[in-house]
Amino acid sequence: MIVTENMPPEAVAQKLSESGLRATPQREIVYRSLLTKRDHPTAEEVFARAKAEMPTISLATVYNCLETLVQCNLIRQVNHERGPTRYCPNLHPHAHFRDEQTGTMVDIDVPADLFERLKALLPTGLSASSVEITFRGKTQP
Amino acid sequence: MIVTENMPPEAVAQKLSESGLRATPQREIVYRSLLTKRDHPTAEEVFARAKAEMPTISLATVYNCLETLVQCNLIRQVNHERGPTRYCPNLHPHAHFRDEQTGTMVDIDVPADLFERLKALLPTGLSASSVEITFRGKTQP
DNA sequence: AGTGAGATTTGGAATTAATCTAAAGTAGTC
DNA sequence: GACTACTTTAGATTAATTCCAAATCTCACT
Ligand SMILES: [Mn+2]
Ligand SMILES: [Mn+2]
Ligand SMILES: [Zn+2]
Ligand SMILES: [Zn+2]
Repeated sequence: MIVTENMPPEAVAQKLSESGLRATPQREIVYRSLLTKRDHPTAEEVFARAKAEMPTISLATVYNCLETLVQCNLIRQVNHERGPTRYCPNLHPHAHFRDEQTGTMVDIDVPADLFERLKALLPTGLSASSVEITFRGKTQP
Repeated sequence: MIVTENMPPEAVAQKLSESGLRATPQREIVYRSLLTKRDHPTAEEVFARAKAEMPTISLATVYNCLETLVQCNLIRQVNHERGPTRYCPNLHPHAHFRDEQTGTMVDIDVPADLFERLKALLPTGLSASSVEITFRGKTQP
């Protein structure tokens, strides 16, 4: 099964158990916190959102859940320079634009053929399993 | 002056003083350590190389010198996921390929028109000052 | 329903890369 | 030769993340 769309909330349980993992409340809350506000929150920001729904959740658990969801291909990690890792539930191949002033990060659609052209730049002997494209700049005032 | 080529070693002193900075032995050694072996070393690796030439140099100084050289546009920082920052003396616009097994990073030339096509993907209101392209994958065995 | 095995969560300690701090060293200027 | 600003240095500190070991939970099986 090739994932082409964000999981509907109820499919998360299935995707997890496909990987032999349990659909715990913590994992579902963490995943929903990414879906409901599709910015690219850091683990700390996810922690804050998750605590609103489950005040007893711990930061370690948020890190564990995020890692689990990444492993199951339900979400992606996004890094920019040395900033804290951010998390993205958009599974389409896409690029990121980061506003230098605010630090906010938005998705940029990239046509598949552009990804192909990029991969075609690699000399023989190198094969890419992924390509990351990140823009840095400013948003119109 | 638009920088299009790596500085020849003697031009570094000039570029530094243009910025009102001194061309110290530490700064020149750090810069040369990037030129002589054009992998993309981490600060720790630069430190090791620099110590071979100047056993008294400190890690803090290596960090300071690298930051200074970045500020002067003599070198670039390159990040990949959460790994330590790497440094690159290649000032041409280019992409990076990182071998997942070994962690080594090599430069990939990217034609200017591809960078242009990428920038053209941005919706109006967003303007990019830089674009980063990073491939992750494996090198033929 | 009760038990046991394994998975999961949790708080706190540990790690790592990088930055900060403040003292000591250097170099160009008067 | 003293003044000054710049630079280097060792060590302390920070920030994000990972590790750890104990507590909790879940599920399968009796
Ligand atoms: Mn979609
Ligand atoms: Mn060249
Ligand atoms: Zn995204
Ligand atoms: Zn490079």
